[in-house]
Amino acid sequence: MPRRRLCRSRVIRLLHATTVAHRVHPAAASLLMPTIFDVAREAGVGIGTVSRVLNSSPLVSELTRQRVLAAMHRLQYRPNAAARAFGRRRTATLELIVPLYARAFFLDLLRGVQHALAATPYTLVVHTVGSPQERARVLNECCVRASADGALLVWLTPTEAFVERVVATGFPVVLLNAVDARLWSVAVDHASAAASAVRYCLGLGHRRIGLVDRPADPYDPASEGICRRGYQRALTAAGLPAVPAYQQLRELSAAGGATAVEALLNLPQPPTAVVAASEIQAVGILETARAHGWRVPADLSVVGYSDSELAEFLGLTTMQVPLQDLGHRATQLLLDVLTQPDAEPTTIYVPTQLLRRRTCSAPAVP
Amino acid sequence: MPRRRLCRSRVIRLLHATTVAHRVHPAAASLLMPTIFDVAREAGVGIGTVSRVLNSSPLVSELTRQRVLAAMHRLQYRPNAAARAFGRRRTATLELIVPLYARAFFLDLLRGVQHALAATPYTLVVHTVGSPQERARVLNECCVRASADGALLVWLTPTEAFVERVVATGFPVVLLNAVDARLWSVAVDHASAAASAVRYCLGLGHRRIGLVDRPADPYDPASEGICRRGYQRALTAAGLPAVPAYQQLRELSAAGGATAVEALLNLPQPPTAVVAASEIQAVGILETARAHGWRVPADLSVVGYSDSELAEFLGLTTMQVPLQDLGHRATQLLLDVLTQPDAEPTTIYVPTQLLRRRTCSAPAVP
DNA sequence: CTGAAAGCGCTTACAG
DNA sequence: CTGAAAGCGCTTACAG
Repeated sequence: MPRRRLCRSRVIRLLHATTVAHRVHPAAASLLMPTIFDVAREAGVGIGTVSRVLNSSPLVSELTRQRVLAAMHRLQYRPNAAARAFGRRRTATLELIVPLYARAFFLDLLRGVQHALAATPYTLVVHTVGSPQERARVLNECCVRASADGALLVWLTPTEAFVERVVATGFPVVLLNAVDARLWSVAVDHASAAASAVRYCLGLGHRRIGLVDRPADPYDPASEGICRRGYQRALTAAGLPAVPAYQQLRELSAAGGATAVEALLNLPQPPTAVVAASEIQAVGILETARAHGWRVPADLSVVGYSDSELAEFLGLTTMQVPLQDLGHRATQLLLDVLTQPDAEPTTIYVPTQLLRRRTCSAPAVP
Repeated sequence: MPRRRLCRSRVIRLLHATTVAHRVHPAAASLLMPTIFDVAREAGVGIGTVSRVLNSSPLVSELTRQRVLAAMHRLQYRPNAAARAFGRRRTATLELIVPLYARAFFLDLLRGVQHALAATPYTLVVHTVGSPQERARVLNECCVRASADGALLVWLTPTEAFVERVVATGFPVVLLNAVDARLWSVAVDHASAAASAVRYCLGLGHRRIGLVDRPADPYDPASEGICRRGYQRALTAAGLPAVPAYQQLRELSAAGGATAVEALLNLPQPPTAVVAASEIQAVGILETARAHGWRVPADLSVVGYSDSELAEFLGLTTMQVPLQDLGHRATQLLLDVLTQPDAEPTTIYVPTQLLRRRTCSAPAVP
């Protein structure tokens, strides 16, 4: 028996006549849902007009619009998202690709992304990446036909194959905290951030300043020693040497911070201040310094990197990375690129800001 | 001019003849992409056969399958996701709805969800909810026609309107850490968890045990004082009174834990152990106890709730909530419900486990 | 095992 | 401003 619209609409009548009491199988349910045809008949117009109402086209008289809306309401009509995506060749979804180690910042970032999306019809598909193979797999499936309209790659260097494909197809992609000249990027200027943290310590009178830097993120080789350049730049500008022993590259964890600060404080000339490249390392530093009887900030000033409720509770002075704002900006940029796909890609740098709290002071022993 | 397939395939030939050098407008790009028709012609078969290969149907001879696969490869064919979703009336996407305050556990949960999805063709759409209005809006748009095949609601009590609609349509929904008899649920037995934390303290010899409980989550009224019942049950079972002053209901933050422990330790008969309903409150307790010169665990034993790298670093003894496992199970359950939509909803309780570390011991002064 | 064809529910020129 | 109709790219009975 050929499926016919007449059939379905009869079932709908039935459905509205009787009270829906029993659970319906999804496939069956789909057959019972009213379509644009049912709405058109109910309103006494053509399907084109219904579609125009659906898409807020100005090519509909107010009277007709009201009639159609009323019909939709009566039938409890809901447009079929898949059919719309197919018909208009746009899915109204964006992909977000994010590595699993993004623990500390993911939710803030996501908040910014969703905030930027709130006023739009866009929906967000999230892919997490937990290994290099997975990155390759996800990027290979990303930005293919009609899966999404654009993609946001967060804290992740894309594979070369991905970049080439995206450039060739013109698929809209924005990188967040990664830079590729061929793609749009929103980036944090980590070097500047580190430099201003160091300058702040210098301003307080510190001359021996340590750095606890982070190793390479698994999918972002460029992130290794991300603060080193800024650290060295600031010291050089102040006429001070950048002592290698003061620069610790440690695991991105509280334990990493702990090991680093122990190494620093056991030096013959221990630093009086230390700049950490992450908040979690800073927490390890705070905890360990205290366990060894070093007072913070009297004996050791500590500057963290990025912020959280915990950092605030601990009174950690820190370089604030505007995560939510980053997410918002990158998403807004992606939305812009969606409407003007031919513009030349650029990189936007987002500034960080020092949050002065209680873990820094002038050195007790200069 | 009517659009015709012949047109498009000619363009494809062109595309393959010349080298693709210039960026193409998405709309134009979509016109250039090979379809199932192009593959069929290239392989010398019908489109039905190509479709069968695409869907791993057994109704294709191995030889034909190879020919079709080769043709796909030659044309760099990618199936159009939107067209598939439309044609088969399933989207191969699942929705995840999660409140924004889910900071601590969201990423672990997501990891479990993605892990369960890794071997499937399903893709994940994430909606975050930041306010009651937003919850209503998101739930209203969720589980409507062809937007997704199912939904996972995390740490969130659904609105009544949502439950009714979902029950009426039979749309597959699983709740995680929320219970509704009309829907499938995966839940943490918080009362049991709290009870075993208390029993652990009792076993160490504590007789005065405090509780720092959490307020209601914004979208889950049932979460207020979530550990209280188990706490009281365990004390009663041990023949001890549940002293009201020992039960603090405080903000879910380090500051909340701090205030609570100050109140507890200033009591004429301060508790020798305290069970916290969250990790972040436990951190506040640890920090504040230390600031007041109370040694942990000698003067005060502390049990936290849920785990993290920080908790491990601090040596926090805690009730571990298997977040990743929760995410995995709920997702697996949703996938099961997808295939057998007529089964009766049930609730699965997932047990927690005590992680013994360094913040608990027998009381110094019993 | 395979092909021809109808159908999925919209959008969008096109003609009025 | 509106309707009739073609088209989006697949899936899936149906007939062989």
